[in-house]
Amino acid sequence: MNIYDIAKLSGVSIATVSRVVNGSPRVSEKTKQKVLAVMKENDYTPNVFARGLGLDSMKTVGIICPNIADSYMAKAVAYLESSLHSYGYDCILGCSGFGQEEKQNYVNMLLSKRIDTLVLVGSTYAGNGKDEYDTDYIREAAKKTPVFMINGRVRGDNIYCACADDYQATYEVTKSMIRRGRERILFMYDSDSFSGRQKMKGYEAALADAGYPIRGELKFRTKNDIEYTKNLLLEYSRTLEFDGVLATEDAMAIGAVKYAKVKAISVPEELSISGYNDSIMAISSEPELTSVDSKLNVLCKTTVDHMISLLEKQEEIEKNVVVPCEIVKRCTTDF
Amino acid sequence: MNIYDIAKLSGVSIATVSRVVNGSPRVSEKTKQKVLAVMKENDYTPNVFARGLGLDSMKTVGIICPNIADSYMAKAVAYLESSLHSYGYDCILGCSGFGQEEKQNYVNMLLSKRIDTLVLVGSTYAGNGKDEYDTDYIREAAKKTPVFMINGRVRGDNIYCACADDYQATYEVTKSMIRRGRERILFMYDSDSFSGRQKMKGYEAALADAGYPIRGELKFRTKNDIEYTKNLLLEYSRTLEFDGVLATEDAMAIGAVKYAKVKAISVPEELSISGYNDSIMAISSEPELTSVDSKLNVLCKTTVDHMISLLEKQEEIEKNVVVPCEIVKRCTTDF
DNA sequence: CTGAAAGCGCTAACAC
DNA sequence: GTGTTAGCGCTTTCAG
Repeated sequence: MNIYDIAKLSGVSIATVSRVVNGSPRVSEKTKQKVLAVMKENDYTPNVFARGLGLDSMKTVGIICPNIADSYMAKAVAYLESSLHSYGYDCILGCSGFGQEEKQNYVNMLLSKRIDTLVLVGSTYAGNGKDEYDTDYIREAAKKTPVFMINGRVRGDNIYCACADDYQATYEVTKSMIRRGRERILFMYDSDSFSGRQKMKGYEAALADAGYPIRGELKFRTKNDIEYTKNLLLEYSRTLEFDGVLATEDAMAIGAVKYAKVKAISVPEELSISGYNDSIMAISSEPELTSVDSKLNVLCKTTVDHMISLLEKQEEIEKNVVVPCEIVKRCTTDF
Repeated sequence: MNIYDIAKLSGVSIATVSRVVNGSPRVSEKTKQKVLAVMKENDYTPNVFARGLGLDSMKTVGIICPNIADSYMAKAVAYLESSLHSYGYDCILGCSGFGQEEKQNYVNMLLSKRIDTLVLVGSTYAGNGKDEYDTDYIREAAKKTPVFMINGRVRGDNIYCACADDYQATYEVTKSMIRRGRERILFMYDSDSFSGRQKMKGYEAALADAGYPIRGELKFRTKNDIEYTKNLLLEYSRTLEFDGVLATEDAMAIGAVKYAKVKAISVPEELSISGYNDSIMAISSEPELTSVDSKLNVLCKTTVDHMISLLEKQEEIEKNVVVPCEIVKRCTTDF
């Protein structure tokens, strides 16, 4: 059942059917109703390929994240999908993992699908900060379609970034721990991503402002994994002393809680622990964790709004948006 | 840059270029290399729309789930995407929510995108069991494209289902609690979905087999939410007595843990609690929860394998696959 | 092994 | 208001 069939059955030309389908005003009410009736009767759906061929657009946005099973990414994709859907856009999803080559492959693949725009979710796409070349593929992509980054910053034409103010967040959590008398705060991180670097800077700044030394051994590199973190802490516990833990992911913070449990260290009395992203883990834990809400919903909403302005109204939009985080205080840092 | 440009630059016809692109063997090695070189040089990508128009397929599968922010769905989508990607398929993702009308809309929308097949993730798409009409839209969709259900059962041509054996899982957890001397086991659930019904039947069967009565007041309807469940339990705690909790979602089980904490009931000594889906919550909690691993990865893997058999080899495939669950025992039921 | 040409279903410019 | 027609870029017979 195609446009020709509908035209024949309605006794009009395909042009008229096309007009009806696209809601053109230049059709008489009568013919319009007639065509609509025939369409409904025959359960007609326009062929998106044919349409796409002509318009070179399919109202589709490509979303790439490293791993949708991660609750942060999942939340982001949930927001993006639902709000894009309300604007009539579909989402093609790609989970690229963290490898440089895979990321590039995914970007190229989605680009070849003639997506209207590309969204990259997660700090990992912003490179490790050492090498500008790491992000060349994004600039390359941006020549073909606008690129939107969620929580990553990459410079270049046609690239738009929305980031949480991770610097400020870790600055404040650290300061708050210091205010409560913590002197050796462990900073737990797992990558050199853009946001990872911001978080570390915030931590360092707060220490510096308080006149505390920045100790290399308190920068604790681990994985975003409960068990791994717990075991690593246990392993280092003979030599490493700390009375506060600033985790850059909730799972690491939970690892610290589990560690404390094994060592019979009371949280938060003897050890303050704060998490990040305010995930379900933070409230599943006992005690419940203070955690940074990185305002992902705001980031995503802003991104989609900007995207629509750009795509449909050709408006100028901000290149870099920064959204403040909210520190959700539970018992583990304040007591 | 289209096929004509490449043809011209290579000094061949578009047919030859097309053959090269599609890996046809009827091209001389020499021309093939020539064309390949020109393609690479000009960074040529075939237009998917034009190709789709002719072939009426875009190697794309539609995935619908109620909410990708839910960790169970997210995990499923992660598995599906990665394994479909390895077969060269892309994923269009839709998050439909739980409303009947939204579900139908999403299905129709994806169908109109000429997806090669549709995957429905989650028990909610199997209806509430009362009304066959609820699932008519799925049978309707199946007339146009094969439909695969993850953890839901719907009868009909061209519909293929893969389910976890939830009945057996709750049967065994219940039995295990009974064996440990629990006499009043609270069954917590939140919906009349297909899997919800299976779970309840397993619970009832285990009670019956042990010669215990099935008490209506121990079938506790709540929401898949920690705080809500905790508060509901507190509210009913004056009248409701129980020494075991069989939750059909991890969040409910965590709610029970939080409730026990408020009431100073020791877990698992005084109260056994088991969760479901073996999510990150189960191990974030203190104590860590026994939980049912519903083998989502196996479900998804099987589904994709079958899908490929059907789509690419036209093979007959099983209509209903049932995968046994694994009960991951932690301290909360065994002690 | 290669080329010419007929669609695939739709949109939009152009006539009437 | 409505119809005619020329593409959009590719695949696929059918000839050679």
